Amino acid sequence: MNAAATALKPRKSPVQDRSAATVEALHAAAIQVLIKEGLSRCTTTRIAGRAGVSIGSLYQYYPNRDALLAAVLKQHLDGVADAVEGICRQHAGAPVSRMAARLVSGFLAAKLSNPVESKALYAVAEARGGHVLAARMRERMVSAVAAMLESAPGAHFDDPVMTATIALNALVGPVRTLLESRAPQGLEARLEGQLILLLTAYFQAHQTERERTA
Amino acid sequence: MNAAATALKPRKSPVQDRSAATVEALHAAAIQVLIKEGLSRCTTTRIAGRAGVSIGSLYQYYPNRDALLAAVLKQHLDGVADAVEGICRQHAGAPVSRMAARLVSGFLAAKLSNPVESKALYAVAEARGGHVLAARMRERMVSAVAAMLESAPGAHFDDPVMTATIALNALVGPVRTLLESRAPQGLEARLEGQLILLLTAYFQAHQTERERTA
Amino acid sequence: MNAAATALKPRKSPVQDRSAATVEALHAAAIQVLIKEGLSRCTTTRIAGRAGVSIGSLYQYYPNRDALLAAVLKQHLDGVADAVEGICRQHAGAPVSRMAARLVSGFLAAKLSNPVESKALYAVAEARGGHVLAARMRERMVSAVAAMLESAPGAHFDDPVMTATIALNALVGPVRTLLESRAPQGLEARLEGQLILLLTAYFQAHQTERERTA
Amino acid sequence: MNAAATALKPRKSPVQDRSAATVEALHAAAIQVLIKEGLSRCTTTRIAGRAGVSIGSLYQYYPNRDALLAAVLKQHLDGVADAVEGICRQHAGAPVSRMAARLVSGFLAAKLSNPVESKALYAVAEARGGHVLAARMRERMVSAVAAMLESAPGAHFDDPVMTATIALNALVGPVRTLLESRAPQGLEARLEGQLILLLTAYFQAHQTERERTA
DNA sequence: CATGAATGAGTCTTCATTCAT
DNA sequence: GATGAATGAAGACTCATTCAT
Repeated sequence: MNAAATALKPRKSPVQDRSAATVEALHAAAIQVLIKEGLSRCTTTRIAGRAGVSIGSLYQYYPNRDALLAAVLKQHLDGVADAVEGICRQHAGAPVSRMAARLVSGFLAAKLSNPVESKALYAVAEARGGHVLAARMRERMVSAVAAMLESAPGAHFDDPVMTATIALNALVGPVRTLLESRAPQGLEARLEGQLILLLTAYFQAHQTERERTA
Repeated sequence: MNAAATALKPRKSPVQDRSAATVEALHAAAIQVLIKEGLSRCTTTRIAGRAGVSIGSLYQYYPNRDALLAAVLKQHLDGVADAVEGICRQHAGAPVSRMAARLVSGFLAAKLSNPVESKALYAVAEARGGHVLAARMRERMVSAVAAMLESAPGAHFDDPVMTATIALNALVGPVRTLLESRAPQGLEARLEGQLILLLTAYFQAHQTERERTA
Repeated sequence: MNAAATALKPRKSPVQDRSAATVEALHAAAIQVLIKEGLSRCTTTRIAGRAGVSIGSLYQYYPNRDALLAAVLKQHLDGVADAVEGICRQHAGAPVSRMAARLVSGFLAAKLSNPVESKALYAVAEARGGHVLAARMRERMVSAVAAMLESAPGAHFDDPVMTATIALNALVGPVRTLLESRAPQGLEARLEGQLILLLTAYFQAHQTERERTA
Repeated sequence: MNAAATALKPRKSPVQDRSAATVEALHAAAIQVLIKEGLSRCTTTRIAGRAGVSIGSLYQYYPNRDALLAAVLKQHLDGVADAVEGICRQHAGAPVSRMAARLVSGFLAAKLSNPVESKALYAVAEARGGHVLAARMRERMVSAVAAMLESAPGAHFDDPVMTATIALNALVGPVRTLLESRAPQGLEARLEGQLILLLTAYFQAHQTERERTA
């Protein structure tokens, strides 16, 4: 593990009970401050203050501000990736149209379950440490989706990883726009349907001839 | 125009040549500093220094740092939106497959012509002023694409704005991932083809029955 | 004993074995941290950590950080002073040239036996408590050397304390420069001979007429 | 010039008049704070405060606290080295006894002209950047003294640099002890005479046979 | 108009020390 | 006695912005 990676690791794991509480409070506070004040005003002082914890305690658990934000982001991204992986596992062998539908609705559900948090974390993902985490999560999800695609009956994907990458990122764009909520009104309502349509069409373009004419 | 909006407007128009040159130098310098140092170290002092201009002069042209960054972002986004609008105008009445192909290649060309700049500006777009500009640009492009779609022969779009929104944002995701260059190797090479496939499939899913069976 | 002096005393005497071991571990750890990190980063946390002792325990034995460092310094200085005193006792009545030679080699041996430690402790000696300790040790050594000088046959010292002070401090300067290791290459090798020459010449300048012409 | 060296260089040279005043005020303030509070309490805030200057201004001229202290130390050391060099130049060709006398009195005059400042700066010299400066100054002085020694009539020095190093450092020790003023009372009064005796004896130990018996 | 010196609020971070468990 | 979580004062340093020259 190189120095840069180490710098973002949490400093110590809570062994006593109150430690765990402190860490939890810090996480929650970080998200709240992020939402309320934005990344640039999401300072260690404010986070500690809102968590009802001294600034020193914050630094007992995280070596620096970025490490704390990275931890928060990681938690969020892990949740999303877990959801996607679960879906992919469940729908191995399903027809591509079902795959598309479940993938879309699962991803949306994960991202939109706490839209304010999701939105706020985009800023964190843009910071130096964030890119790495986001990339890592995308890798996990791409692998899962690619594996699912390969199991699809009547479809052949020359390069399932590529297809999965495109499909996943094609979801990310619209969702992000929606969350940043400058989206045209009504987008949310019909988003799911349209994204299912998008992915279904994309996946079916890979179907074998026999399947397509059936 | 409210106060917030006013605050981001450049202070005076470059009526004189010298002014125009200074503004241009500041823009270029801002991008360079942004690329080299990142948003948080992209300070007014550094920008002015690299532009060969005094700090005082910088503030002659922009009321504050955010206004300068917003102007730089706007320039970039306008370029992309112009490109997309041009393409949409040129391909009115074309078959949807051609529309998809041209839209993708035009958007990619605009974004990837200077990938380092494009990438660096994502950070600016994430800042408070940036969202507004990005949303405005997306609106322009969505309108253009929607108009183009409506002119497509043999296809009917119930809600062309929605379709355009989805299509455009479906491009944005993969391109962003590519630019943030945590993309799997080989993505770039095959990206264009895959995105054309994606949009073509999506657009064709809206074709009228007659066209589809033809 | 005034308050300041009290503050630097160890808190309790190591009557039990465990205590003695802990104190010893703390001393050793303090020196290691001092060497590795420098005085400003020689913190109580780090010392305790390296000693394998909890912070709380450290404060069982020392009322504050300075007291610990002072104890460490004192141990070192006592060692040097003991060595010098021993030599002075052994060479009472010897000719001044022998006194000079033994004094130099004894002092060098004491200081250079662990040069890294000696060097690191200069920083501690520079801190507020350190001056007092260093002065006290110098006094001890000066007394011993002065007594030795008075016993020299064929030499008369009007003010043996003064002579001893000069002689001792004349050793301290070159040794310090050597330890701070910015010394010109080759200094170390020939240092002992030169210092013996220096002190011998100085002592012999005090010889009685009879002895000198002999 | 490596990074470490750069880090201690002043940031910019004052071009306007008030700049020069600011820098001068900072130097003076640094010395005063150092004397009054000691190195560990000689903080940027306190220095700026005493200089009647904002903290920001301090950082316009020095990249960090150590650079400021290094500049102050350098000024002091340069003064001493200049004095010694001057003396060495003036007494080329003089008898070694005169060399010893002038060297001692010149060095003492330089160091004791502002004893409080001299004393306070020992702490700075102990800090990381200080060692380098002190070593550099010692080199300058050693070269000058060595050159002077080589010009002495009737004396031959096999290794004048070594002799100069020993001689100079033999002065440094007692002077330091005196300045740290834990020296036995009366030391100051008779110090000069004793140091002259010390160096004279040392230098004369190198005299050629003919000269010594003359 | 241009310049760049000065400002000082606001950041991050460290560390000696305490005290509940 | 031992532990280590919590504390918060204090330090170094940055940077947008102003304004006298």
